[in-house]
Amino acid sequence: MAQTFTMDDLRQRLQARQHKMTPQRQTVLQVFLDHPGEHLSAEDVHGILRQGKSEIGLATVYRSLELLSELELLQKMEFGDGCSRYEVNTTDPSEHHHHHLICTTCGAVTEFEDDLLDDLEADIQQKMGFHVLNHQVKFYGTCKECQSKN
Amino acid sequence: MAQTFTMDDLRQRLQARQHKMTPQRQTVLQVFLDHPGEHLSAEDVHGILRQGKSEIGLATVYRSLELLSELELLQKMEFGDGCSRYEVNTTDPSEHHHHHLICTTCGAVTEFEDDLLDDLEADIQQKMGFHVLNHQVKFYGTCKECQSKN
DNA sequence: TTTTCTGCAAACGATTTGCATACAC
DNA sequence: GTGTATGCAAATCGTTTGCAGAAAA
Repeated sequence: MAQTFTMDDLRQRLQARQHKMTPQRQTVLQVFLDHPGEHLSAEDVHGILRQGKSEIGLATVYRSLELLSELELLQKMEFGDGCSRYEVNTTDPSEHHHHHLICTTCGAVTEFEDDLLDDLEADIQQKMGFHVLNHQVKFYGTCKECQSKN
Repeated sequence: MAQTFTMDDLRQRLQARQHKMTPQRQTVLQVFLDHPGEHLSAEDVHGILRQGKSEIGLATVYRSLELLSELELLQKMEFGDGCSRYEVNTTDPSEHHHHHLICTTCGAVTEFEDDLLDDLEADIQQKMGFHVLNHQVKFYGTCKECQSKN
């Protein structure tokens, strides 16, 4: 089951670092809880919050995204479209290994679950003495839809 | 054996797209041939060329890097340090699968050869109907040296 | 009441672009 | 000659920062 974070997780992690719980930080996290599986940029989040009634400064969005990433509630990633994007850092270990399939024709980003990389990480540990904490895997190619259009 | 590109490959691929062979494009490619295994940014390339006798504008470096990537002589990548980096797109299939190990402590980027991903790509093709053309794999963690320092 | 946070606007750094000139073909 | 490429400087765009006022603890 996809299990995710609560505002209480946020509160606890903020306290542990002597940061304050603020409405802005809560609403930024909430945006991600409301948009599972999406890869939102700072501008995206800002736009979504503005469309709702929440007033928030863009700089605050940037600062919140960075903080939430440090608290490991979000994960930062780059898809090469010129801006950083974020997604909820799921707490479910079975979802740990989801990779991104990026269609170079239409730009769609979909996900793919896999656990093959556990072996690979063990291999890296053994051969290189490198301790893997996290990884990012991106496959570039052509999605089903774009293939059938040609 | 690591086999790489020649200036003749460059000439051919430029002609195929009705682009012109210029000294600037040659020297940019040459920088990468002279620095195998490095991940150079536009500023890096510009600096290296300036240190040699070659005068070249930074904008031209950017334009050349993009063109060389389109010609699949270079590969563009992001390591999250705020700028795009490039490396030679080796022609050797056995080197196709080299992943990047990024130490989050000292920032060192090393490489790791592997062919496990062939299976994974086949799996993606079959289950998702997504045709994989390329991939980028980054492992974040702590390198051997940084581990022993703690 | 003390410290951290927010919002704004200005600063920033990487990358792109417009345009006149120079060069490859 | 013709069309593409270059170099420069200005423009752009995502992101960061300084600072005064606002809010959490």
